[in-house]
Amino acid sequence: MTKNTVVTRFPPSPTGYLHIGGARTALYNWLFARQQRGKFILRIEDTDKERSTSEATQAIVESLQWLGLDWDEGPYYQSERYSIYWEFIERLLSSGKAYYCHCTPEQLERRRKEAMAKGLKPKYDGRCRELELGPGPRAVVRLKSPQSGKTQFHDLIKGPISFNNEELDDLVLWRSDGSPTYHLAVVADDIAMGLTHIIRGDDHVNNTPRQILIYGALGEPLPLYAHVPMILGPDRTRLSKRHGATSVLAYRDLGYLPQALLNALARVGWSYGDQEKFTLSELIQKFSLENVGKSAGIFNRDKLLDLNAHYIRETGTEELVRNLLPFLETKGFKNIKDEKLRGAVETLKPRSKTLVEMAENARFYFVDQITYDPVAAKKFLNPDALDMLKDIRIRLQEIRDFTRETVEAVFLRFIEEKKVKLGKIAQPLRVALTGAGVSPGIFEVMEVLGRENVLERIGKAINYAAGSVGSANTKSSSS
RNA sequence: GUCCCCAUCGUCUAGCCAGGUCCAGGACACCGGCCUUUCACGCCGGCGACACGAGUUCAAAUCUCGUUGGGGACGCCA
Repeated sequence: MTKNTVVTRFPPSPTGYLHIGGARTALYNWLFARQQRGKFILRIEDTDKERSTSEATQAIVESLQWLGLDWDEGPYYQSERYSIYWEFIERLLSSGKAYYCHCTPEQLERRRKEAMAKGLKPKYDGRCRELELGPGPRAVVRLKSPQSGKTQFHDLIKGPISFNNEELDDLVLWRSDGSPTYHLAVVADDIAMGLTHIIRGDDHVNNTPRQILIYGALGEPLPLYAHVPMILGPDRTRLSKRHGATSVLAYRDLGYLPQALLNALARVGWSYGDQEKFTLSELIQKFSLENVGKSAGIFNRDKLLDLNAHYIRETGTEELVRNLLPFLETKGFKNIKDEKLRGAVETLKPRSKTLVEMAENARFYFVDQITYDPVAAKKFLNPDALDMLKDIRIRLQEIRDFTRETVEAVFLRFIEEKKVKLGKIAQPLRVALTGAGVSPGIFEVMEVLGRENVLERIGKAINYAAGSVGSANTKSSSS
């Protein structure tokens, strides 16, 4: 591998599920690595023992896998790499770029509050900086950072960004409990793993100068930075549980296709002219940091829904059936014949926005007893329709090869003879066969249902219509 | 409070770097219409934005400054 090879990473901290903001960051890193034929690394930043859980790690991994964002290395766990980080601390300590500090958290907290009260920036006052203290039971290691001058960098997305070093304080690198802090671990790993591009949320821009200072103290070359604007909730605040479905897995369970989520996520913050729909390979081909915008965005759920409907229409029937199966199972539909399943999916494809919706709308195909929608039944399964239903049933009975085409032919002849519009017979039949006034095309429905089932359901509808002559009660049989 | 970042339709955005071709284009949503066996798809049309104020210029959505608004960061969290 040459030294020009691009290396990116996604470094979640396993303190919760993967939300769409994190997923987009992962996506951008992944896209960039794939496009540049580089490496994409997954690294779990679990240095916070208190809050890290293996469940969260699992959820994150599962989310990435579902999305199809595969990694070339990892997952690395920072909790297993403390010896590496300590080596970096030793380098810093021996070169005088870091020092031991004996201030307690309580003291620091008090000073922070005092500073805030005075309207000052709440930062460490550097009181142990020149004391040359040694290790101690409650000691931490701090970076001795410059107290004047500027730290600046050129962000690939935001352009030049500069901070006065007075704003920065001597951050803790090593905790009193013997663990590294985020800043140290990130820099150490990014160096050790050969990162070339740091693509992350712009909530990290304030961290960047601190990390640059660590690189400087270590004498290591800097990676390139690209800070992606955040995805905000509809109320324009940081994404959180309050905003409803934000986790990747939630979208999976809601019946979204990974491709739809990926497409939608890619387009928040990034654009390629007026193009809205992208296949995965187009995304890899066309993605660029240059076309990532600077301002925060809100995730547009309506757009995701539209995209999902689009990808459902585009996806091959076989694949769609596979994806739909779990949703059918949760509704209690199992062991359905392949052919019927395929047929059903085929008819539902152009009119389903999610897999959940598709499974729901497929119900009438698979239940033994359909339920009549009261309004539709009252409107169409009435005495007016009775004769037509009887007539058409007889005609359908005579078809040997029961297909969409043969069925349609029967109907065309029927309306011609009776001089009625197709809707006149189609609607009662729709209710008879599906229970509702809304459904896929009635001929395709009949083909999928099959001759026997069709005749049976029409028979029941005839009885129902006949029975409703005197009373308008809409008894419904359960499924 | 201090620092950093951002600012085009309700939302995602194109245009901005290289000022005129923009009384600002696309997408989603919404509203009409067409197609039609219902629904959906599809097609056609409509609604709808350059945050504000100065400056530079023959000319500013585009460049500069300021104001306002929003977000983020200020931890022995990441």
